[in-house]
Amino acid sequence: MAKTRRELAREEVMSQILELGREHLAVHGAAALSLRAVARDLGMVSSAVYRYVPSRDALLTLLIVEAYDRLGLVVEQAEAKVDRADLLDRFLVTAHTVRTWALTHPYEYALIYGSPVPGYAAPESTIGPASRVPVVLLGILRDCPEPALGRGRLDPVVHSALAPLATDAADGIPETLTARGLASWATLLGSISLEVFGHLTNVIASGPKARKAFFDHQMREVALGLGLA
Amino acid sequence: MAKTRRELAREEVMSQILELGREHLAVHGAAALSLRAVARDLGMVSSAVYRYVPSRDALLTLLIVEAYDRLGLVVEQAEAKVDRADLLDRFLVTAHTVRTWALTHPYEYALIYGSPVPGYAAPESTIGPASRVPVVLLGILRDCPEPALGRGRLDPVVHSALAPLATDAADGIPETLTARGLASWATLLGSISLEVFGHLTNVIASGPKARKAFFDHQMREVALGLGLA
DNA sequence: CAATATAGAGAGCACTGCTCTTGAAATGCA
DNA sequence: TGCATTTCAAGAGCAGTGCTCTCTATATTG
Repeated sequence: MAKTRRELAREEVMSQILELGREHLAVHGAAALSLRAVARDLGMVSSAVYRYVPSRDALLTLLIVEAYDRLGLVVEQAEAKVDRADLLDRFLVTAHTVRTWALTHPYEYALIYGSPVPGYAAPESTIGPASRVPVVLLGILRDCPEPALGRGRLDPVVHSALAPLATDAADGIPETLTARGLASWATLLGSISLEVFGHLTNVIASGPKARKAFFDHQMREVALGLGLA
Repeated sequence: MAKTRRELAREEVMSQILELGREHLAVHGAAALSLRAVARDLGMVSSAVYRYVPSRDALLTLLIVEAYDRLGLVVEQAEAKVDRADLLDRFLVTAHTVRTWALTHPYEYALIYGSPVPGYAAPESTIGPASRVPVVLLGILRDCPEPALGRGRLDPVVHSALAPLATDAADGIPETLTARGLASWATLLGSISLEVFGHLTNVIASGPKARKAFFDHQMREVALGLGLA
């Protein structure tokens, strides 16, 4: 599989484009991401980068995938280090890892969990990376010893609404628990979004310690509702 | 208080700018909101609108305030119609009203609860309108007959983290309940954001009926956790 | 070596936010 | 009422954007 000199150069330039794009995104935000600016930083003329990336939105999509993957990776690694039997800690570590990543990469977080980009249409390529964190959470639920919670039945309409998840990624998990897991995911993202997007001003004390302690408290309550204790 | 002809004209033009801005926002999204475009629709040259609005971001801020106010109004009106003693229904009506508004005004919703606009710094003028919905929710909590939940004590760090809210808008509500209320708010916004921003694909069946039923189920569980039953 | 495919440069179009200047109209004051 | 002042809208212009097209130098392939 000898790569020609041109192919190597192409890969090199491509990864530079992604790297510079990620930097611009991290520093100035998605709205300010300019193909011409990355071209300048690359020492290229703007029209040349169109040989590599078909449009600005396409570059943004690549960066979305990258963001999902980076977040997914750090979460997977952090959660894997926890004792498998300690369900509570597995959940808390997962939650805190997502939050910490969001606070240190606010623009990347906004890109994937905030408002979708204007001409957005989440392409196939994002669904895999996007589900890495949810998969970790479902893994925790799967290890639950099926307590009191597991036995209930869902309303038929709710049951069939949940079918796509229940028959796929959440296979083998009691559906009442799956539903609660989804609510927990909403609480997790909602809490982080409130904080990252500035909706906790005059609500929660602004110090990092206070913010973290409050988030921890919220997540412990969520874990309690999930039966992880 | 006789208004001069010029003052009247100014108010008229100003409200037209807001109206057209809101339309553009609703149709094409915040990223596509262009001062020049609203100037065109207004039959004006672009530089003329700068007599009324200092910048594009300023117009966006005005639209943010308007969006908060419109959402706040419909929620207040809907919740006010419910029997005061029926706490569960007051909560459910509030939640569903927010969700319905978000689904029918996705760009406005994204503007206020999605990623903040690039050069954003929530000005004083937004904090009042932004708190209308939370105030409605706190009103429901305030009418709770203080069940088992109300008596607990919070960890000191969590207690002081919660101080800004607890000593102001949530005055008179047991702090454990206030904390859970905030988590409920996060779940509410998180669930709606997941749906509006397209994160429920392949998770919850895509029909409006299924989506609504699932949201209703989630909110009933939240209400249960809040002790509204 | 010759034919082809590709990378990059350059010019150009239509659009954006925003500033500055210029002429016209409405206003306040004597 | 008549005049000075304030305000409005228009026009031109600057710097930036996404994107397309053409052209040349180079790398690859037959």
